[in-house]
Amino acid sequence: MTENTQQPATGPHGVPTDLPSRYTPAEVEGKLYERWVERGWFEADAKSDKPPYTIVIPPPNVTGSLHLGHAFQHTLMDALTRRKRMRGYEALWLPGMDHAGIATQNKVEQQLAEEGKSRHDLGREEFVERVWRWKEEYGGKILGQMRRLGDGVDWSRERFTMDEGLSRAVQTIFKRLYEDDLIYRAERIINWCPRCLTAISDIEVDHEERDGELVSIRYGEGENSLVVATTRAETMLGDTAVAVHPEDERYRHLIGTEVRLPLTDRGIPVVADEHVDPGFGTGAVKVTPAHDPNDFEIGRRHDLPSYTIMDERAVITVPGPFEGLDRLEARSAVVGALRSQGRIVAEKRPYVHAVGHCSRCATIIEPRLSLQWWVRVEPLARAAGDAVRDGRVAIHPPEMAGRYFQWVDNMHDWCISRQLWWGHRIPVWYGPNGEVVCVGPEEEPPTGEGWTQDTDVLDTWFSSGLWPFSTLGWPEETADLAKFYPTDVLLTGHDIIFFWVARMMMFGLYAMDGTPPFHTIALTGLVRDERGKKMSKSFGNSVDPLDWMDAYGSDAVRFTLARGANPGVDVPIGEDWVQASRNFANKVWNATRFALINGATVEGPLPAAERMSATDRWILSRLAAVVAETDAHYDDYQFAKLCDTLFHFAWDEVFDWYVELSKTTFQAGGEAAEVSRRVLGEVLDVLLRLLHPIVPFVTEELWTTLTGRESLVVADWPTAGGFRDEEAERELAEVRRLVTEVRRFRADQGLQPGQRVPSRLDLGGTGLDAHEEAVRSLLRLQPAGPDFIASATLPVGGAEVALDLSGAVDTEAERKRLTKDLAVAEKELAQTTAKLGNEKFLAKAPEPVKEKIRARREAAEADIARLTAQLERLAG
RNA sequence: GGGCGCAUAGCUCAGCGGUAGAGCGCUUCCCUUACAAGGAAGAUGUCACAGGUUCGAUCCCUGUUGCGCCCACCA
Repeated sequence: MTENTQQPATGPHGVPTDLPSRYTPAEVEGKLYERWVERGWFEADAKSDKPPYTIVIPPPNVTGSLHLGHAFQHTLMDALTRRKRMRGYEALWLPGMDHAGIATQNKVEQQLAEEGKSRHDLGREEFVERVWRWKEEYGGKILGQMRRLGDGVDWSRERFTMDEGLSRAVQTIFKRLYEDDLIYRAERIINWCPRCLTAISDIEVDHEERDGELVSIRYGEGENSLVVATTRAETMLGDTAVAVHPEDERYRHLIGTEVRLPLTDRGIPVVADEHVDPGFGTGAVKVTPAHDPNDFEIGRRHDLPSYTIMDERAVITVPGPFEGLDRLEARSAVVGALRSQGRIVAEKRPYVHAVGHCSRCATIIEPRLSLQWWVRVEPLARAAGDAVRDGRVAIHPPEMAGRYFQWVDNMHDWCISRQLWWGHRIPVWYGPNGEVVCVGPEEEPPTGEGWTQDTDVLDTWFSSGLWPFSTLGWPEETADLAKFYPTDVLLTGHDIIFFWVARMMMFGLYAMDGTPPFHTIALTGLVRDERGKKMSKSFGNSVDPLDWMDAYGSDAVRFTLARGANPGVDVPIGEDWVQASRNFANKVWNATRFALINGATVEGPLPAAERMSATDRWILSRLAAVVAETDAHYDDYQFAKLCDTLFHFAWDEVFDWYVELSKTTFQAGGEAAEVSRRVLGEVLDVLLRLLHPIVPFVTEELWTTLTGRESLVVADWPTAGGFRDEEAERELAEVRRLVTEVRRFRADQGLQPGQRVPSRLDLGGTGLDAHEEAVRSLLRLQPAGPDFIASATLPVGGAEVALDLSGAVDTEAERKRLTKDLAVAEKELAQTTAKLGNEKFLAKAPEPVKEKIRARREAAEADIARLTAQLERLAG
C-alpha cells in the first residue's frame, strides 16, 4: 500500500478497490496459481462433450533447468490452450519430461567423476538408480519453474518418458516394427563417439570446418604404383584395396593387380568402382572398409575384407610400431614413418574440411564398423513427408516446410541402439544357439541357460517420437487417447524438426493407422540475447527466467517473449524489453484502478447506442475491431502482432484517450457518467479477457476485482462482431487531432503542460460541440474572462482556438513551425497534383487509390490555405 | 558442395506495390487528483548496392556485396 491510494474503499460489488498504485506480482502470482490448480481448472475431462483441444509439451530434458527458450515456448502454448479453454474447448496441455538418455547419463557420469568414480565402479543397476535420483532433483526444479511461469498444464496427466506406461509403449512399437521388418539388426559403419563409448545417429553429429592436413601417399612400387590422398593417414593400416574409376585411363592397366601397402607387408588389390571421382585428387582412393562409410560400401561391392584397427577408445590395436597410440598420435606417427620412407609425395596444410563431432561432448567422431539396431526409415519417412505434402499437416511458417522435406526425403536408416545404461533397454533376448527373440510388453522373456537380454538401450528420441500418443495411454485404447488424439498443435523450436518432429510424424502415422499426431506444426525461433547472439552458458549471456520473473513478474517475462514471437524467427530479448512489459502490466493495473475508483461496472446490459456519447461509441467500436483482430492473429500464430495490437489499443486508445476523455464525464456526473461507467467496465472486461492468455496473473487479479466473478481461467472468450460505429470513429479522430494540434502549439509556445490559459474555443461548424468540456479540460483552457485579449488564434479544421498568452507569443517559434508545416503541405500538394495529372496513372490505378490521392490533395490544399493565413496574420 | 533466410531510425525488429512503422534509446517541458514503472510535445531513415518490370517499387524480377542458418560419406 502506498499513501496516494484513493478512496472509495469499495467498488460496485462491495469488493475493495483500494488497490495499491503499483502492481506487485509477487503478491498475486503464487496465490493465483495455486488456486487455479486446486480448482482443477487445468484438468481436462476425457468424458466431456466439449470439443477437444490438445497440446503436448515438448518434454524438457531432465538434465537441467528451463531456460528462456522453454519459457518462450511455454508462454505460447499456454496462451493457445488458455484461449481455447475460454472458447469452450476441452483444453488439455499435457506436461512431462524426457529422460534424455545420453545427455543425462553424461551429466551423472560427470558428477561421479568428481567423486573419482566411473559408472563401472557402481555397476549398471546402481548407476541407473543414481540417475533416477538425479531426475527427482532436477525434474523438481523444472516443475517449479513451470508453476512460476503460470503454465496451465494438467498436472494429473504429467508423464515421463521412462514411466511404466510409456516404457510399455516403447516395447510395443519396437516389437511391432520388428515384426513388420522395419527394425533390423545389422553390421554397418556407425558414428562412434570414443568418449561417450556409444554409437550415435547421423543428426547427433555436428559437422565443423576444421584445418587438417591432406597427405598424398605413394602405394606400390615404380610402374605399378599410384598415389592416394587422405586426411586420416592412420586408417591406411586397415586398407584392403585401392579403388579407381573403371574408365580412368591412367589406372586401367593396374585394375586387378595388387599394390604393396606401405608400412605393412600386405598386398592390396586395385579395384574399379564407379563411386570414385576421377577428377578429384589423383583419382585413386584408399579403401578402409572398417572405418569409413564409403569405403565400407566399396568393400561390400568388391567383397573386400574389413580390418578394424582401433578399439572403442580409438587406440590402435594393430600389432607393430603404432599399437597403443591414440588415433591422432598414430596419424602423425604414420605420416612420419611414411615420410622417412619417401612415400609422402605431397602435403597440403592447412586443409579445410568438415569433421564430425559428437553433439554431446564435442569429441571427434570415429566411423566404426559395428553391429547395431536400425529402423528402416524409408516407408515411414515417406508417409511423414506425404502427410505434409497433401496438407493433412500444416507447417507454420510455410518456409520451414522446406527443411522438413529436405530431411524426410533424404533420411538414412536410423541407428537406434546406444551403448548406454540410462534408457529403454532393447527388448530382445539372444539364445545360446544364436536365437533372437523380440519380447513384447505382456510377454515373458525366454528363460533358461544361455539366454541374455541385449545390453544396449534405445536412442532417447525413439521414446520421444511416441510422445503424442504414449502419453495418452497407447497402446491401451484409453478414453484419453480417444478424446485427445490427434493433438492439435505441435509448437516447438525449428532446431528439433529432425530430432523430434519428424520422428513423431513417422511413429504417429505408423502406430495410429495413418492419423498424424497433430494438424499443425508451429515452429518458433530461438531466443537470443538483446544483440541477437545465441544464449549459452559458456558465453555468459544466458538468463535464468526465474531471475527476471523475480524482478519483474511472470507476466512481464511472458509478454516480452510473446511480443517477440514472429513465426520461425529468432527472438532477441534483453532486460529492457522485460522492463517495458512490466510497465505495461502496471499501466493496465492503474487504468483498472482508475475505473474502480470511478465506479466502472460490468453489471447489466450495455446502454442503448442512443444513450451513449460518441466517445463511448467510438471506444466500443474500436474494441469490437480489436477482438476480431486478436482472433485473426491467434489463428495465424502471430503472437507478436496480437501483443502489439492489444498493447497499442490498450495504451494509446483506451488509457491515453478514452480514460482521459471520460474524466470530464465522470466529473460532471449524471446520466452520461452512468453510461460511461458501464462502457468503461465493458472495455476493461473485454480487454482483460483478451490479454489473459498472455498475461494471466495481472489480468486475473484485476478482472476478479472488477467483476466480482470467480476467474478468467474459466471465463468466456469475447465474441467478435459486436458494435461498430464508423461515424463515431471519425468524430473522435477529429477530437484527437484538435487536441493534439493545440497541444503542439502550446508546447511550441513554451507553455507548461499544466498551465491554465484563458481562451475562447469556437467549435462552430465542426459538430464537436458535445466534446467542448472534454477538450477544454485536456487542453487546460480556462473560459475567457471579461478582459480577454487573444494573443494567438489558431484554426484547426473547422474549429478556432483563441488563447490569451498575456502577450508573450513567441512569434519566431510559431513562424518556424508554420513554415515547416507549409513546406510539407506544399510538397504533398506537388506530389499529389503530379500524380493526378499523369494520364497513365489515371488510366491504370484502381479507383480507391485515386480517391485516396484526391483526398490527400484536398487536405494539402486546405492546410496550405490555413497555414498561409496564419503566417500572414503573424506577419501583420 | 547443396538448400534456405536476412540486409528498413542509434539498438532489436515489424511492414512488403500507392504519403516510411513499433518497442527501447534520445531532446524539451511537466510529480495535471489511475499510473514518474507516468503525462505532453519532438528529432531521427538516398528502406545494402546496381540494373529491370510498372503510371508508381522499401515491397516484384535479375545480378552484386555483406551477414546468418540448415543439410552433406567426396578421399
